[in-house]
Amino acid sequence: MTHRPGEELRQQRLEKAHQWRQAGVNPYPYRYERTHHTVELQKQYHDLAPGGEVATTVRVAGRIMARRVFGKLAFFTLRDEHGTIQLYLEKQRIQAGMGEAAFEQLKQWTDVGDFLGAEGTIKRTEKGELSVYVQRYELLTKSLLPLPDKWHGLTDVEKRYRQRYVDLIVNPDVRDIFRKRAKLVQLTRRYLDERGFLEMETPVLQPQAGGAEARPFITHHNALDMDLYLRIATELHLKRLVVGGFEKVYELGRIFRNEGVSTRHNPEFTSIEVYQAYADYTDMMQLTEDLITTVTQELLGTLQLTYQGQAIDLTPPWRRVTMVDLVRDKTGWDFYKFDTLEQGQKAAQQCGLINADEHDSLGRLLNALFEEFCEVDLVQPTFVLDFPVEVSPLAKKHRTQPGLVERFELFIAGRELANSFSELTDPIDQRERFEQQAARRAAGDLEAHGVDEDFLTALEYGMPPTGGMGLGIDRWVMLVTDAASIREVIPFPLLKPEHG
RNA sequence: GGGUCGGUAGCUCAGCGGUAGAGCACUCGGCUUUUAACCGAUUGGCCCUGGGUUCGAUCCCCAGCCGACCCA
Repeated sequence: MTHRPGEELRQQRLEKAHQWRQAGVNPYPYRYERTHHTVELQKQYHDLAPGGEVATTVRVAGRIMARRVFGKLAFFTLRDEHGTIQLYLEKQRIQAGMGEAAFEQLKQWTDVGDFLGAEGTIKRTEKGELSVYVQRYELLTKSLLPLPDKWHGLTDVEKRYRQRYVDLIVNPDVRDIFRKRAKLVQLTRRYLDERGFLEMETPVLQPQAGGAEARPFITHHNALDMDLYLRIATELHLKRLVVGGFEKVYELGRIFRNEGVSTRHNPEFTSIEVYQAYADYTDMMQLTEDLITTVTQELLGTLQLTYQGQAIDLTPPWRRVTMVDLVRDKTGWDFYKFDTLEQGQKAAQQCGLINADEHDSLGRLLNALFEEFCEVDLVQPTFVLDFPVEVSPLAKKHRTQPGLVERFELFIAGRELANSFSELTDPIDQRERFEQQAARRAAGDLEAHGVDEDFLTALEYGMPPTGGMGLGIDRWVMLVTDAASIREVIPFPLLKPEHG
């Protein structure tokens, strides 16, 4: 009956659980009253000298991470969420506290991986290890499966993601990443809350997905018998709230995009979008810079980062440069210089842009040249300003530059981290933009917007001038944790099922 | 989607056309100052899946599955 690999090891532990039961001990009890976390004890008795003892009784609980067992003495390393402490388990003392069988049961029927509660006094051993000198213990959970090698740990990336719980048990760095992630999200919320922004929750399930250029996931509502889309952005609903009179709103939440997986893309990821009435994209630049530097400083205590071996300095103010200037300086291709699309295509081709003739406007050419040649250079934080109108259907036209919109993207470490506009508030202009998108969609562009009539209606009631900004939380976490892959900062990244 | 690399014991990894290997873990014995405890003895395998080539395939070939990285 052992088709499962490792079944023998599991059976041994099942047998031990059985033995506990036979001895009248429930191997899965209900609670344990502890008096201290291990870090508290480590801190409190930091100065206790080797050999020193303190008579105070303490109770700790955690997972057994190592066992060093002798004939009449054992040392366990017990770990709770933030630290470890050694259990000093002496036969004589445990027998005195619990009875004749207790020490042998502990030796025979516990394993690395089990949860244990222990009560005892404090003692620093001769070798200098702070320990709980145990009088009584309680098995809190019998673990049935063996943990990975205590020295090499779990390194197989596939197993780490598939069984993240094991990864977390064994690899402390992984726990740190998710602590930092939680803290970053918390600090971000606090930053915005303190400045009067209201956190909103808009629909995930939508009859029509909009607010970004991306393919949505489709799902189905049975009772209503209708297809619904998972949101690809929170933008259009947050703007409806601005129409409704909320002047500062944000939403921090999950977004779903039906696209490939890579070190920078997971089909579901977390974004934050912020909207502020009576503001434009220059205000949003200020906000973005201040938000990121404030939170990062609080999180890491510094603005000097190392990301994948490159030094990154987040000290403000950050560089601001237009897309037109970047492309001209890098490639010589000057957006303002061309009279016809053909001229632009030919010049772009000469700059080395492949398939230049597939881009059907000077604006899209500009964007393509930027993405192809300029993004990778933007290691230090850089606001890239003023995007072509063709690739920015939700942004207000630039107040002075024809063909462009008031939009920026923030780049750090060669990657887009944030995206922001002076939001388009003119309903007639917005309708035209949607219709241009719809035409592209009809021509086969699956990432193009449809026309969102209800959003247009909202704009017709009137939306104040508004600045909006969206920021990729996962990429920000990658940056502050020096993670090479987005999967490292997502607890349970999407993987295909193991067998077909 | 294309390319490269990988999948062997619970974990980390060797191996090679001819009975499947190590370290750690596990099990058993010994041990009251260990912290990768130690000493001794064992146990543990659909070598990712399916086809082929071959007297014989974990190994070579083909196809697939899953993953990593790079590219689009």
